[in-house]
Amino acid sequence: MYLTLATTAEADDGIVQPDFHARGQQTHKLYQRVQSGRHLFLEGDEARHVYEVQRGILRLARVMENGRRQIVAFGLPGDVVGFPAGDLHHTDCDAICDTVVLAHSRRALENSDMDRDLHHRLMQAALKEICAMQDHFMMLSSRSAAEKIASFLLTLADRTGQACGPYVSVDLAMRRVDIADFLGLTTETVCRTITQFRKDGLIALDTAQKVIIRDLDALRHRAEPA
Amino acid sequence: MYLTLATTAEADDGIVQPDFHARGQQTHKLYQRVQSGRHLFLEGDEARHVYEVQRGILRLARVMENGRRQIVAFGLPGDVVGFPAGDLHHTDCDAICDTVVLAHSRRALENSDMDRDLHHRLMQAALKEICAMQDHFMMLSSRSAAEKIASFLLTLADRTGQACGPYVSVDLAMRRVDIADFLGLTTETVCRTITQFRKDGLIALDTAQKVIIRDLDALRHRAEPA
DNA sequence: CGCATCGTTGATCAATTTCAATGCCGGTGG
DNA sequence: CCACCGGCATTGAAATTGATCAACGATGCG
Repeated sequence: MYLTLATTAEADDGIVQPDFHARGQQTHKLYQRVQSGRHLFLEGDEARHVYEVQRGILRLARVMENGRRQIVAFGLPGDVVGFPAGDLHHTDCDAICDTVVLAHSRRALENSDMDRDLHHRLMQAALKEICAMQDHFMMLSSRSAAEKIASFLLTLADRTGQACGPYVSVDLAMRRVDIADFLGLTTETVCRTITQFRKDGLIALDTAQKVIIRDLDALRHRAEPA
Repeated sequence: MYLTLATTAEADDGIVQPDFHARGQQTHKLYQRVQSGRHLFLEGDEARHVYEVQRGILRLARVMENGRRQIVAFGLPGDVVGFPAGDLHHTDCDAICDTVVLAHSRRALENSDMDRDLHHRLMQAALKEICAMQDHFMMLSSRSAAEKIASFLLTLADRTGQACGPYVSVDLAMRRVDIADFLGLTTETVCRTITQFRKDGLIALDTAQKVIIRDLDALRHRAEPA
């Protein structure tokens, strides 16, 4: 169905960079390359690490037996993903483009003994994640497709947008079907809505993956109910 | 719109029970009654505590300027709610029935010095919360209303259901509009779907708030896409 | 008893899903 | 070099679903 020939990232060449904490306690920072399509972990895997995204984008998804999929989050640079519940991961995680993560031992999250700063930072990241998921709820609960897509584009622009003359350029690295599964829509509806935004002059598409936001205010207006 | 004459719980008679931790460090456990309709905190309030639900049900909601509301979570007994992002609460929280919470200082969450066990327990609760929100996503992303409601009833049955002869009895303490705002539906659709389940013999309604699940397997089947 | 709030049901309508076809592009192999 | 193929994106037309608007019933409370 959405099968991306997933091979594990374990096979990748990880860049190990042992690092010594200020207090002199050794922590292991494992920089890891994840090629596009490779997965970092799958639902049910034992959670050994949490991952701080450095570059690229991760995709966190839950898949039901019947094949339906919900994108739980996109892991953008700066995000920490892979928070465990119990000992296991509860989502699949793969890279939608070449990605670099910094792997932190799960113990660093659960135990403050090793590295107090890191522990605190990871915990704050978990709390931020809760807040981000609440934002995601607001997007999902929007009644209309246009509101969802507009909100999504704005969030993405805010997180990863590049100034582009007077406009903002956004890289839509994820596939349409990913956006659809993130927002609870179908691929077709995502396409049509984006097309409509284009026809209305709110955005321009260079390629399908390259969006130029031409009228930020108008787009913000579309993100709100009529 | 959904104005429940909200008066603050601060006015309530809290039951203060100072408690001494095993290690001899003093922690303050503040048992607090929250009457139905009273709020514990509002979005934007400074987050001083996180709350462990002992009895009753809390309602966590985000409200947009335009009045639309998303129920972010229901706080059932055993849940910890009110995880802050930054220094502030990012949801409103009120009780949908008389509720008792145990308030923990936010410092207990962020700092392990005071009480290591408590700190760890609260952090695990935050991680569990992330997982629960992912479950909520699956519910929201269901394409059909029947799937959402069936999933919701099953989750509630799992958390709070009472064996009732061969059946399971569930207390739907929340209003229909709460369920609707939780699942991204309208009140009318919630009603109609529940009625349909009743007509199909999956459930029986004693009162509007009292559901008897008569055919658990059939209900599970409805929670999946056709 | 009357009012207010909540729950239920009905009819209509707009929106999205669904099904189907076509276009687009990069990669691959002859 | 070019034709073909596969995956993804886009567009069209039809069908379905849930939202909306409206009315009515039930329940609890002063």
